[in-house]
Amino acid sequence: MEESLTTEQKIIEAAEGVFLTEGYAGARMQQIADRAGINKAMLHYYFRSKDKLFELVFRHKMKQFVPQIALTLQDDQLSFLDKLDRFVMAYLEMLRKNPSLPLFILSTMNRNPDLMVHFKIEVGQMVVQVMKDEISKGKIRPVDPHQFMLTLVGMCIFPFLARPVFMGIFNLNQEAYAAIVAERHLHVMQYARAILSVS
Amino acid sequence: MEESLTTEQKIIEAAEGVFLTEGYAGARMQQIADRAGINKAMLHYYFRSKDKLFELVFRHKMKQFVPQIALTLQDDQLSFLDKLDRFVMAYLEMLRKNPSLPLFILSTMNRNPDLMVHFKIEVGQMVVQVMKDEISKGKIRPVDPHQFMLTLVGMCIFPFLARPVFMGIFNLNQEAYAAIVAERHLHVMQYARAILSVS
DNA sequence: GTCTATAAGCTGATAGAC
DNA sequence: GTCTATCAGCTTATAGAC
Repeated sequence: MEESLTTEQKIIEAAEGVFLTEGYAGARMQQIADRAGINKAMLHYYFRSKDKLFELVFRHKMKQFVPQIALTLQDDQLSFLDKLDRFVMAYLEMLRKNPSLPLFILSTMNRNPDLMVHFKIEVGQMVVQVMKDEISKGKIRPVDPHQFMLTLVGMCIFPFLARPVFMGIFNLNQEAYAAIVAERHLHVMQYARAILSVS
Repeated sequence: MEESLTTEQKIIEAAEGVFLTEGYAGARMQQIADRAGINKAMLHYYFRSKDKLFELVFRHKMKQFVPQIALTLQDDQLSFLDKLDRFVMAYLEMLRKNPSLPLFILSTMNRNPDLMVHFKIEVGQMVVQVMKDEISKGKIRPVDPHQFMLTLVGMCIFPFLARPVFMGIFNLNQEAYAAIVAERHLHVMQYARAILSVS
């Protein structure tokens, strides 16, 4: 196993780790440098400032957070519920690998909503259109697409936001909470079917 | 209209405003002092340190966040769904008045999970017990209380966490998003009925 | 490219006059 | 109790040797 990462890559990985857990205000350039195994001055040599480095990390993580998988709701011949099933599965799996991603994105966006203008996102309008089409074809029950998506995506994300609070309130240990997250997929789809299925 | 607040009260109000929107790391003692209309030195005269002041604010906000209204799930003769309805209504109303409360609590708890031990919370165990009783009596369908509460509470909280991101993704303006929040209660209860109602 | 040394500014906290 | 002045330490960023 060789050390094949370039200095630039090592910095970005370290910066992601620190910014994700500490946020912009809580992060320290020294901490990032230590984690990358290099000197503090190198950070500025490669990325000029803390702001620039943060922006780079944020853009990357934002792309990861906004589920591009949702684009697959359009094509192929699966039923809408089956497409949702595939989407929820993939999104939950991504979140399990990046448990601190949601809080990082939502915190950053709340403290700086203007950042949103930099992201041209068409996935939202597309999903709304697909749902309206399905409704007009009578394939799913008539529901407000915004409310539905807010709930569906929220059901996936919320367990990763509320982890410490829920562990405290319900007196759960690590394993018990991991089990809840592991079974989350079933409950999300139970919601989707209950709300969308035509009788 | 007289200026009847004591200096201590003015500081606490100012500190709440600043800590809630900026978080601990992002908050500045100078900012709190300005907002309270007093001097920076006064903050330390009254509360010794930033840590102490933050801890005071956090304890207060934590009590607000953990829905003590849930305790009303025990008493009186309303059906479980009617009690839930009352709970969801009250909790959503509180959140509308304190829209930045969820992100503040969840951010703080994620970056310092140990804080949870200071809060003796029995509301979680109580809710689980009440649901188990209702299930065994055949009043509601058998569901995992943890999954159900995670969804129910998440449905209330999530719109306040994801506001800027969702406004961006679905291209919504302030009014449109406010309308979604205003109608949220209906969709939360639609979920509860769909999952719990015995057929 | 990588390092050490250091500048420049900010931040929490204190001292001391009134 | 409230203020001004100031300290000590930290944090980002740069200068300059190698």
